[in-house]
Amino acid sequence: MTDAFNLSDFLPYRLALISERVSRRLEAEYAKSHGLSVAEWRVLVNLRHLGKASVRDIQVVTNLEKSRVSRAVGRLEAAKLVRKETSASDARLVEIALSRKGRTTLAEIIPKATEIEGRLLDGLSADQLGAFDAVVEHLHAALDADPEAKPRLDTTLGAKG
Amino acid sequence: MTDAFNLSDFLPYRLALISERVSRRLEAEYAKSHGLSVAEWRVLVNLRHLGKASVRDIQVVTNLEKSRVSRAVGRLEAAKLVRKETSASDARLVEIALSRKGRTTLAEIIPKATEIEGRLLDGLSADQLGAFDAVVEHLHAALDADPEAKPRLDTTLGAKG
DNA sequence: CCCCTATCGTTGCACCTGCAACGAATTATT
DNA sequence: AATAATTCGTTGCAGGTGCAACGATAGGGG
Repeated sequence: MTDAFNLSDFLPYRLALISERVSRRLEAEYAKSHGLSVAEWRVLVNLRHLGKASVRDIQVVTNLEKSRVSRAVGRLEAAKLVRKETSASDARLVEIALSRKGRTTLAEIIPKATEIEGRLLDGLSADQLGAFDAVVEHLHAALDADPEAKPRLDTTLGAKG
Repeated sequence: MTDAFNLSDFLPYRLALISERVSRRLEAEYAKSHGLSVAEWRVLVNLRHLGKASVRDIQVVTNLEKSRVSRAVGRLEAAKLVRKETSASDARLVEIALSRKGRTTLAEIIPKATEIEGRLLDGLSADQLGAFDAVVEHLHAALDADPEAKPRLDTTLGAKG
């Protein structure tokens, strides 16, 4: 067992490798054009649908640590891509919303991101994609069942279950 | 196009999510028992096969930045899990090798890692796994063909080929 | 033998991150 | 109404990372 262990075949390693590689390819795109990090990109994209959102809202949807969201929002605000103000109804909350500049920035980046994704997926059959999705979901399910694993926040399929 | 964009379905996001979740689960295991980071773990595992290796050797096999390897090795040396000495034949090179303690540490961790991986994969059919592998390889190939993407170092299938 | 170039590993720097602790604000309890 | 418990977002801190620059060493060409 121990002697046969090979990192190249090890699932966590393979996932990390392909994920990082894809991520870097994408980051090269929107970092170069607009200086965005992954965290900022995730926040920005989700704000499109959310309208006004709190840090907590964003945290759930983006699967990012709340301090990471807080700082990403801070940077986005400094870059004038989002506006941030304290909620009138609950002073603990912050209302974050896209600025016009943020919207135009997204309008530039999203097509590029979609195109890159398209190139990556080009040539894969529906069956392959379906199988891939099934495996990923299986992994998530296995982690959900593991008390040692951190729970996933947003399944986009109903948080309550 | 732009309006339909949904992060939850975006491949890079999904990859990052599952990869990070798996990675954290694993890290919880070997960080708790031996205080190892991902980088250190990768270095350690590869040293099992390499015997004596230089930083560059490790860099290729682990797909880690050379400074990251250098620092991981430094930490491993401080923890007495590896020995490090300058090569006699080429003073630029460093010869890194597992210590006895490093070997016993690996002997403890690898079974746990394998077990966790087993639980993650348990219940998946050979067909599903094959399809998954095919998709991952397809993604790598697509990135290989993309001049903007960073080349992959170790394919374990012949670097020159 | 000397210079020029390439390789190797380390390090300074700026940045990002996770975690825990914190203050402010709200809600629940009595 | 007063106090306790909870929620929200920020921040201090320690640590990891990528990148570029660097010193040291080795090899190649004249």
